Amino acid sequence: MPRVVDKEAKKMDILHAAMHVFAKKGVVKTKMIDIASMAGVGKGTIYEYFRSKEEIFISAFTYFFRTMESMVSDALSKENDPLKQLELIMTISLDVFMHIGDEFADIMMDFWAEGIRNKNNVLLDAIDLKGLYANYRELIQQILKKGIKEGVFKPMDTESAASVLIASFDGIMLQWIMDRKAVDLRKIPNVLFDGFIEGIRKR
Amino acid sequence: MPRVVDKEAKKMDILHAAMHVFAKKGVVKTKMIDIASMAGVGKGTIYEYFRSKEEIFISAFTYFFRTMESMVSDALSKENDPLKQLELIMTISLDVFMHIGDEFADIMMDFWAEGIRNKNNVLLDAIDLKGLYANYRELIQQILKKGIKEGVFKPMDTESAASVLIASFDGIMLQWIMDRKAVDLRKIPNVLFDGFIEGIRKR
Amino acid sequence: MPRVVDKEAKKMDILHAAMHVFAKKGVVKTKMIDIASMAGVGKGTIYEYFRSKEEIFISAFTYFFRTMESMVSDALSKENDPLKQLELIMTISLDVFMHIGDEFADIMMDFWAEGIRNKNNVLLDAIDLKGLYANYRELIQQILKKGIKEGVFKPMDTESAASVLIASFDGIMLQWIMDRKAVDLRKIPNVLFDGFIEGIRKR
Amino acid sequence: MPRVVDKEAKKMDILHAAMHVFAKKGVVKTKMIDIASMAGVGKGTIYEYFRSKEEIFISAFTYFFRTMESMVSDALSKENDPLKQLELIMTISLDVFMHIGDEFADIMMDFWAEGIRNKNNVLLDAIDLKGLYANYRELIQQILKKGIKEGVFKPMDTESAASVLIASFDGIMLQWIMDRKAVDLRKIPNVLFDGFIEGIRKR
DNA sequence: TATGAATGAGCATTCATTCAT
DNA sequence: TATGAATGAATGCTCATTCAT
Repeated sequence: MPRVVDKEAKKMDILHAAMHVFAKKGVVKTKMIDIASMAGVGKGTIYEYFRSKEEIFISAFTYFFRTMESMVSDALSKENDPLKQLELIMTISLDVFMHIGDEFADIMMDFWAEGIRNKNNVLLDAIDLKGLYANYRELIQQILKKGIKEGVFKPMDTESAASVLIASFDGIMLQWIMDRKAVDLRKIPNVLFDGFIEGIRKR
Repeated sequence: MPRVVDKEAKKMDILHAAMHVFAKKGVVKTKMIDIASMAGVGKGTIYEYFRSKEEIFISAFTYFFRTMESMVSDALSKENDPLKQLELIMTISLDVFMHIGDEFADIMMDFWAEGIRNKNNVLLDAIDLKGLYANYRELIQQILKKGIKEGVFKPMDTESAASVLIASFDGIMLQWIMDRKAVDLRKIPNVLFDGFIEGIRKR
Repeated sequence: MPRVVDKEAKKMDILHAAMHVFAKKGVVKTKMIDIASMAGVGKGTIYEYFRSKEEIFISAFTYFFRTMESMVSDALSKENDPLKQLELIMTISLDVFMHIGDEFADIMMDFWAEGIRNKNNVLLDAIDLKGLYANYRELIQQILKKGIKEGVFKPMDTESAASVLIASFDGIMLQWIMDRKAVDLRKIPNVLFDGFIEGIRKR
Repeated sequence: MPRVVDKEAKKMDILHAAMHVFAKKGVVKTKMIDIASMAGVGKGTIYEYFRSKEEIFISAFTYFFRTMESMVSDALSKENDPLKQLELIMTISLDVFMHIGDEFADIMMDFWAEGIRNKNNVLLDAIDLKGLYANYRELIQQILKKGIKEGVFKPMDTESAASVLIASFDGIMLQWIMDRKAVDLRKIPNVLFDGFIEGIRKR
């Protein structure tokens, strides 16, 4: 079925083109014609592959987070030490961001913004940012609980701690997106560990 | 002899109405007529007080951050212990957020999004999110440095640590905005302290 | 009745202010607030003296042509020679134009444009440009006929000749309005006489 | 594979529709929807062919004067006698006007009005009425000078005379536009000649 | 009487989507 | 299947006019 492969490939081409333009101009300011030009197809052609601009956005959103999720879980499965797992999550997520960095990071804002705006929108449950974060928190909570059971971590409110860990990461991304020079992403994992894991208080 | 009006007060009324609608629908999807309805005035009246929709947005942005900044610096000036100061910043910022909470917090996403999207826009330097964050990082860095000098904190990369502290806070807000039930804001200060200050690693 | 005089005077003040602004910006681009500012009164005050912007325009129009008409007929009544009368009409009209010149001449375009646009508009018969010109042609035709009877002018199609004489004048004004430097208005009466009256053909 | 259209032809269709409406209602009062209706297309379609209402106006303006200019210069090139050339210019210009007459003549007022209103507007130099008239005056001046050299015309101030000749024509048009019945355009060339060329004074 | 605050009809323009070819 | 010509709903903003004071 070579035709099917072709269709799928072209759809991905358009999706990638869309993500490029989304990242550069923001979702709202991106026009269908921009996406068409970037993809090197006609305006009408896009509608052979996507029902609407919104569907393109949702696809981009989903694609982005699926990629990140699968990379993280792949890496985690090869490691058993809770401390190392925590470190892995941070390192890999940062890697993904730095890799797609100057290209796609800005799009995160629109993902967040739309995800939040749609948080009560049942129709757009394709953008289930809430659920995605719940999963992510659950994953980290499991690691923390395991670490506590194994005596690696102190007893703690694992739910809140998971939130804070994810928060640290998201917040760092936020600052980096705002001002690339303000944050040195390569230093962050160390700081998070020397800080969060060991504590910054002297004793 | 014409109608006597407190123009300043009415401007604030319209601004608050605008913030309500911005928070509910997002800045882009908010129409001037929505703001007018919410403020209980005619469409044209808005333009007696603001030059454009963009000016309303910038005013909202400025109003929001000025309020937060002044509350934080007021509180800090009454406290000298670096550890306490750090705690104060977190507590007060959280308070502000919880206070304006269900009302205005959602608007943060648009502030972030617009601030970021305009990061290279000289004309919109009224929205200097980059600068605001730089100030904020500097403030926290000073506290950390003072704490290190006073022997309260371990030596550390204060710049990155400041970023991470702010990040934790912003990231928590992000999760809370997405899903009010997912994060219990009242627990966060403790977790941040038991975590970040003391470290989560058992020893 | 001093109040009546006051009202009338203020109405004229506003009318003059309006004509100034009309001349400078064109009727369509002139805003009521511009007229109010120029007249040094409040926006609402204008409506105490004029029913609408349109009424101001019609008043300006009428005022302008009444002034010109009365000046011309005053002058004509003191002269009996058809040749001199023709010359007088040209000279006086030019004088009026040069006098109000840089100030009001541009407004002629709007008078013409609106007068023409309203040529089939029964309601706006206040702007009876058609009638004004018919009168004007009639006046000149009488002079020509008198001149023919007195043997000063050749026999001719006086109706068309009257049109052409008025046309020469209007057309010159048109060019002068377009480009002040392109036409030397002081030379025109001579040229019109050395030309039109005597003919440009050598013999 | 999309709809095949002669874009140039359709653009002219829209332009002609626009000129019709401009002529009937005046440029300012003409709405884009009026043009669209007259052209039998959707409002948006106009913007596929013209960038703005202003561009349509400029196109109409240019189209109109280009047509007239080329007709005049075509005719002149076939004639060498200055007297005949002068007559030709009048006759042809009148022909053009009578031809487009009831249809488009009214639009001249807006051409004049806009051309004048924009006389200091650098951006709208597409509407260089001043320049157009300068060219026209120059053309006629050359004919007059040639006529004088050849002994056909008396010595005269050729510059002013050229102005007056053009003026006669424009002014006649003006009256005709105002009141079709007031001027018999077919008689005008004769009158202009029996008058302007030979002089109306008896001797 | 004088004022300017309030108003909303009106309009140029944009752009996602449709559909004839 | 691919295209872009055609479309009109949607919206920010202007400004003549009204009217409470």
